Amino acid sequence: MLDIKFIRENAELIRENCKIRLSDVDIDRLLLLDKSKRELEAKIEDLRAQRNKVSKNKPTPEEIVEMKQVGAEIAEAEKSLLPFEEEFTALLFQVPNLTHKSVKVSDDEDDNPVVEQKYKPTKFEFKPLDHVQLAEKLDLIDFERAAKVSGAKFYYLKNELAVLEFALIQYALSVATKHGFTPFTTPDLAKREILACMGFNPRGEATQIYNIENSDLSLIATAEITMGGYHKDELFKAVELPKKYIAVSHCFRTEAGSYSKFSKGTFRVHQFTKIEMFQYTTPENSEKAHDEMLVIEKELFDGLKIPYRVIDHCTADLGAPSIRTFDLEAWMPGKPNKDGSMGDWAEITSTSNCTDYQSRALNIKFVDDSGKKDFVHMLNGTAIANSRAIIAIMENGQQSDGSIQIPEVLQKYTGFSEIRR
RNA sequence: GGUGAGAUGCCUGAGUGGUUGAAAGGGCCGGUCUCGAAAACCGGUAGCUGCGCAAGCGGCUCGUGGGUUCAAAUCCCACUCUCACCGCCA
Repeated sequence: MLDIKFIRENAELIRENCKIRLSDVDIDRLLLLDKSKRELEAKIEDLRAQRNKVSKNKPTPEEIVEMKQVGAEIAEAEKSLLPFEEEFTALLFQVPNLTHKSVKVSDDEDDNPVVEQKYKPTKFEFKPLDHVQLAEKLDLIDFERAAKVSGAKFYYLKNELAVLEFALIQYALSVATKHGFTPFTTPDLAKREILACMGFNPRGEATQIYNIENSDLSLIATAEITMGGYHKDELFKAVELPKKYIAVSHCFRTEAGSYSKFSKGTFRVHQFTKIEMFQYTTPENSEKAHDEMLVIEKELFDGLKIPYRVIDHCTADLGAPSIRTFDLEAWMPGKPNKDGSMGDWAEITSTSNCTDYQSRALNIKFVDDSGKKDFVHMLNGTAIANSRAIIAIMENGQQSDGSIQIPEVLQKYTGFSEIRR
């Protein structure tokens, strides 16, 4: 969330920012609630001060009667404050983060500038198959039985592909560790409160979040949630930063309202395994950290020899907590292009700088040498999302004889160099 | 899942209704002493927040949320977490 003081003092800027990010939060309403809330709070504080002063020493019977009255007034004022607070908080959490000055302003969520493309789409001497066809021929994924057991958009990986999942984890961990990231596995469930602080809305119609019935827990949509909550209510010394983490978790998404989007095979599923980078930095270093994570993402996919390009999210496509997001889009030969031909670029990783948007809600600060405190910056970046990485590996690695070539960097973890029947 | 004990400031730990936002010790910071250091001694040492240029004045915070009361760290209720033992289990 943003600082209400900042919103108050920069209302015009905030309104403009909401507009370019296609957010319809009612800032005027928010400011009105803020004003009413503060007035009521001031009143309550005055009444409390009055009562505290009298009650500090043993009051006379007359004073007790008087304070009873004051107590009733306090209770009444507190009661009238409640609805303001509730609506205020709900609105405040909806206000999106500020926007990095380099981000393209656009109202079209597909209008994301390509900022780097050094690879060309994979060329085939034959008609390539998509990963679903490949999986079927080579007996690598079972969608049918997954549907029987768990429903649509679930899958079993089997044979070499099940092994590949673990190879990807080890590969991602080894590369990130080399860059100073500390490896983690995390809980796959987290408290709703943490999700909300991280900018995920567990409620609402279009929520991506699975909630656990009769509990305050949700299935996490990404390890960003558990790694961001990790340092809740903590205070760092500036020299302790950055904290660089690489975390393995399962990710769960309802995919409510995503019917029109490309969803073949394992591209858009309810559950997948993801290895996620996360950083806590000082404000002055967050941009550098963001660049670093993008570099690592590129290194990972360079290593896998997957063609990719880098896009810079435009304002329409930016998630609320982020001021800037870069995606790696891998070439997927089996994904139909808009013009009807086969093969297209598709999102495979994503890295965001969320500045102090999450740390403010989670109360995560650092103190510098002069004793000054400030909120840390928090950033996340996909190392590898397995369900999508396997698509790219299968579709780009397929050979004319029907086999699939395994990227060399994975072979020491898989123990095999190709998948062949 | 059951039973019992517990949760207080940076740490240990006292505190069962009224100048207790909190004893004491430790740590840390400053000072005296010393060539310097240690020891000893003296002093200081919570966070968040509202108003204010400031000095300062207020509010909130003793696991969390409610309740009782003029007044709650202290009494009551619920929950969470920690520890021990039992049960179950990978």
